[in-house]
Formats: sequence, structure tokens, C-alpha cells
Amino acid sequence: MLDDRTDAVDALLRGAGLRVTATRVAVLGALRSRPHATADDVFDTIRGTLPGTSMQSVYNALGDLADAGLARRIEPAGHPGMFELRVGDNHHHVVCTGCGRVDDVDCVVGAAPCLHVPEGSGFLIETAEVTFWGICPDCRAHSEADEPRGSR
Amino acid sequence: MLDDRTDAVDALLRGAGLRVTATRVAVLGALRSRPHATADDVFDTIRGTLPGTSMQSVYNALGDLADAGLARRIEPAGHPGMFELRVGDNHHHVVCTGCGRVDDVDCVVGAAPCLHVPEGSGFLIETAEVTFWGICPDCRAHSEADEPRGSR
DNA sequence: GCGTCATTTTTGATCTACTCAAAAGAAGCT
DNA sequence: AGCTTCTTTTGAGTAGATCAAAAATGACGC
Repeated sequence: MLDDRTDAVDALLRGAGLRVTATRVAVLGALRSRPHATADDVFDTIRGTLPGTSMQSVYNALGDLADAGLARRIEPAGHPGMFELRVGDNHHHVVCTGCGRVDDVDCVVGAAPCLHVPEGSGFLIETAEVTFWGICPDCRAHSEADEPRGSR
Repeated sequence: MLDDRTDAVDALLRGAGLRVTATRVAVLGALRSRPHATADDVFDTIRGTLPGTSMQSVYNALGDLADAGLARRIEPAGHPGMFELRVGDNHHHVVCTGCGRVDDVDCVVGAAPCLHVPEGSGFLIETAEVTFWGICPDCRAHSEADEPRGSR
């Protein structure tokens, strides 16, 4: 069963034209266990099992995965870049203005680009990116604990 | 007439609780002449008329204007932050993947937050930010000149 | 107009996230 | 196994932005 999973990862990388290396396998594993991870998050996750690795290798691997279409890079304003394995569909993100947590949001308006831009702009539109900003459940709970019943 | 404009800028700043300083007036002027300007752009624009100024002052002024609600900061992925004076309405942006040019796009779906996030996320949504990515007319023209009639 | 005080600008250091480049090492093919 | 190419390591370097202390300036009362 571990072999099955290993084989699957191998095939995934090879299918994308990438060599199978310890770094890439570990990075894919880190992204599976934590979607929307920064390069830093990934590094922290994998350095336990792959002690000799470097930040640069993580950046390399993440960049290669993104270039190969196995991962997608998102970058909410004011936050470092994050990577996710959910690619190929047209989904969006909600970012907590309190703690920076990012969740997926299924596309509300059908297929990509899922929103139409007014004619006459002259731009040839490829994609529409939607980011919702708000407060996550945890941060709501904390702020309510700090200021009970609308004080302040 | 120049006085009228000057007075208007004065009133704008004072109304927002900010002191009227040469830097802020110049930064507002720069943003008026070039919407979606980076801090660097603003610095380049004003240093002709305000030779002693510094990058740090520009960052201060832009931050103060944004905090006061007179300007808005946007940050398309992979680009430095940009500032615009169009605030208070709910409009979006289209970014050229070729040259980085940013244009405004009027909101297509009524008032803010203009898109609904699926229930059950637990997030308390405040805003929805839409960014369209595509090729601007200039870059289209250039790429067509480079590869005439769909070659390659 | 002049002094006072809080705000703003200047100066210069510091930081994060990320990129570049050369040398050493590993993957995959024959 | 041996060769070639790709990947990782090591270390330096960058852009964009922030932090902090000292000097300068705007706004107010007189």
C-alpha cells in the first residue's frame, strides 16, 4: 500500500517529464498533508525526514512542479506565495484577514474563466482569479472572546 | 484655477485627518496622472519637482493615504504593490501577463461584495477581489508582429 | 508673526521572500 | 557500469518593503 502510493507519485512525476527525486517526492507529500503551504512550511515539513535538504531545493522543486502543472502557485496580497496540488479545476480562495489561513472555494459561476470581462477593454482574457477576504471561524471565536457582546 | 485644485487637495487631506505636506500633495498628483503606480513609479514622478524626497517618504505617504482611505493598494501576484485613487466603489482589475499593465474593470455583479461565497465555509466574508489576467492590446500587437499568422 | 508640540520626513539599517550561478551529486538510459 | 543530463547544494545577491532615531515641518494658540 505504501508501494502503491510511491508508485503513483513516481508515475505522476515521470508523466510530467520530471525525474523522481527524494526532494520532489517529499515536497509532494508535504503539499498533500497541508494544502496552501508556503515554501517555508514545506521546508519545515520535510526537513524532519530529509535532513540534508535546503530552502533552495524546496524552491526548485516547487517551481518545477508548478511549471509542470502538478502544482499551482497562489499569492494573496500581503502574503508569501503558497502552493496547492488542486490544479486543473477552476476554484478560488478565501483568505482570513486575521491569521492568513486560506481555504478553497468552489467556483460559483461554472467553467473558466467563470466571469466575463466587459467588452471593449481590448484585453484578451485568459483567466479570472477570485479572492474572498474575511474572518475565519477561529479568528471570529477569538475576537468575540476578547470583546464579548459588541463592546469597544 | 491652480488654486482651486490646490485647495481641493488640501481639503481632501485635511478631511482625512492628515496634515498637508509637500510629499503628500505630490504623491496625490502622481497618482492622479498615473493610476496603478508603484512606489517606484511615484518616486520617479515626483523627484523632478521635489528633489529632496526619499523612497521612504513615498512609502510613508502612500501608506498614510491608504490608511486614511484616500488611496487603495492592490498587489497582483508577482508584481510589486500598486496604488490607485479610485476608492469607495467596487471595481476590479485586469492585468497584462505580458507587460504588467493594469486597467480598471467595472464591477459586473452589482454592489460589494458582488459575489457570494458558498454557505458553510464559516468565514465572515468582507470583500471579494477579482483579478482578470490576459494580454493587453499592445502586447497582442507585438506578439502578432513577431509571429505573423499563427506560426510556431 | 512667534513659539510650541505633535506629526512628518530624512537617514540609514534591517528584513523577508525570492532569484542567480557554479560546483558537486544523483537519475536514468544504453 | 559508464555516460549524459538534470537536480541539488552552497553561497551570494536582489527587490520590495519595514523599522527606528534624529532632524525638520505643519498647525494651532497667543
